[in-house]
Parts: sequence; C-alpha cells; structure tokens
Amino acid sequence: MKSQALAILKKKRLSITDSRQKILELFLQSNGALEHADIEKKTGETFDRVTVYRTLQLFAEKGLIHLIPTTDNAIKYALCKDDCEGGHHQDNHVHFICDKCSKTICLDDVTIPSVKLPNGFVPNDAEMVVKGICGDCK
Amino acid sequence: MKSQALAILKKKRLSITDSRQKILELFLQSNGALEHADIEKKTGETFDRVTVYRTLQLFAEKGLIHLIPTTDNAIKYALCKDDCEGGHHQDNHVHFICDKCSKTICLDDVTIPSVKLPNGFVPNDAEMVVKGICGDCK
DNA sequence: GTAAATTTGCAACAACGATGCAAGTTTATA
DNA sequence: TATAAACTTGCATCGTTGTTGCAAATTTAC
Repeated sequence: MKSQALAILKKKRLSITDSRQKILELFLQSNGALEHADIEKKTGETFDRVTVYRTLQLFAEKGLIHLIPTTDNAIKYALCKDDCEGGHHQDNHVHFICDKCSKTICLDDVTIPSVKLPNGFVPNDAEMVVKGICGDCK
Repeated sequence: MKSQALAILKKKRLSITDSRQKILELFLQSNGALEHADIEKKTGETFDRVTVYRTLQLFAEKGLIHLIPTTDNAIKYALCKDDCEGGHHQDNHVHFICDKCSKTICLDDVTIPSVKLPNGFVPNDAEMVVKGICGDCK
C-alpha cells in the first residue's frame, strides 16, 4: 500500500512528502469517497487543515481523485481508477450513496447512460448519483 | 405572478409574509436554479440572511423547491413543477448546467434513465446532472 | 380587536475554505 | 554528498456559509 502510493506520486511527478503519501494511502485503503473531515479524523492531528485542503486540490488537479456531486454541501472526493489525465477525467461511472451507512461508493462498472436533451442543448459531461442500500448494508 | 405566489403559499398553508412571497416570486420568474447568494442579490438588502436561509429550508421541506446536487459546494434550489408532496419529491428529471452562462436548468421532460446496479445494491432515488451548452448560449 | 402562534432580525457561533508569508523539506545540480 | 533552487508546510488571518437562541414584530385565528 505504502509503495503503491509512492509509485503513483512518482508517476505523476509530485514531490514525495509525508502528507501526500498518507492521504493517498487513505484513499487506496478506502473503497468509498472521502471528504476533508474524514481525512482530518483519520490522520489524527498530524497535518494542518490547510495542508489537507491543498493536497486534495492538488490530487484533483492531477487527476488522482475526482469530485462527487452531492446535495449536502460537502466536497467529496474519490480515487480515480484509471488514468485520468490531469483535469479531464474519464470517470463516467455512477456513484452510489448508501442511505444506511451513508458511504459513497464508485460503481466503476456502471456507466452513465446518455439521455436525449431538448433541442439546442449540447452535452459535454454527465454525473449520476444513485441513492439506496448498498451491498454491505442489505 | 404575485397572485400565483400567494396562491401557492395558501395552498401549502404557510403564513403569508413578505419574504416568502418575494422569494417565491423570484423562483417563479427564474427559469433556472437559485442559490442563497442569488436571492440575497435579487432582493437587495430587504431581508435578513437568516430569513432567507429559513425560507429556503421551509420551501424545501414543504416540497415547493428541491435541491440540486453540485460539485462546487453551493446549495442550489429549483422550483418543483408538479405537486411534490413535502419531503418526497417526484422530480426525477435531469438537471443541466451550462458551461457558458453557468445557469442551472431543470429539464422537466427528460427523465433519469434507470441503470443496472451490481448485486446487492437496491436503488431508491437517483440524480443526474448534465453539463454542456444550453439552448440560449448556443 | 385581541390573544396565541408564528416569523423575523439580531447577536453570536461554528465549520469550511482561501491566501500571504516565513520556515522547513525535497529535489536537482554539480 | 553538499549546496542552491524549487517546492511544501504550518501559522496567522480573513471571508463566506450556514446554524441557533432569543426578544420583538407580524400574522393568524377566534
């Protein structure tokens, strides 16, 4: 796990620092999405709030993680599975939020279906979030 | 417009107050979604910040407006077209965010398609947001 | 018209997130 | 491997967003 994080950071040509390794490991270990608060909790008080924010932004810019839209206003991030090149993600998969455990899970194998838009509308990107009960909670 | 707002408030058995009428009118006039900041701007300094927050919460509870998921952390609301009964909305329509004018529009006629979930996952509700260029900006 | 119920505005507070800057690390170079 | 340059961190500070408690004002119901 440790070496995996390291390898990813190297591949993306980012400086190797404690915070980046630890935070990336957290994402590798978790099968769901994380938000800033989760990371603060799980790293204890190791890193400054600001460092966590900046690390998340950096990872998002570099395509290591992607944002998930929610109706509560909390910024949720999840690991990008495949090689999303910085900025433009190819993560057109559905996200699932469990009503019980409230975990957010990437359904990497479920592709977002395309829809027919009204005249004059040109699609560019789509997001889809399904809520319900997840496999673990059933 | 004024009378329409009034009628809706009456129908939902809410007290008739200035703030509620004005804010509801704003939604009736706008064809897109509004967030708290928009409403503050458009009402000038008429109402207290807190009043606006509480009015939006109330409207959402009573099913007058619904939340729209976004990746930036701003809570966006849009009018419910049909009679969503308090809390449980039947607004399973697609939302569109324009990359140019950055308006958020309800595509009331575009229904969210259902997707096949992995084993053990039970869906309950779905949200879909499409980004691109809207009819006005093309 | 009046009392009860509701709503408003104010003050205060907490969480989230951003920025500037000095001190500390990491990387690249020789 | 020592050193300089480049980058990252933590701190202080600030602004925005959203919430809560409470007294004063408004709306509703009688």
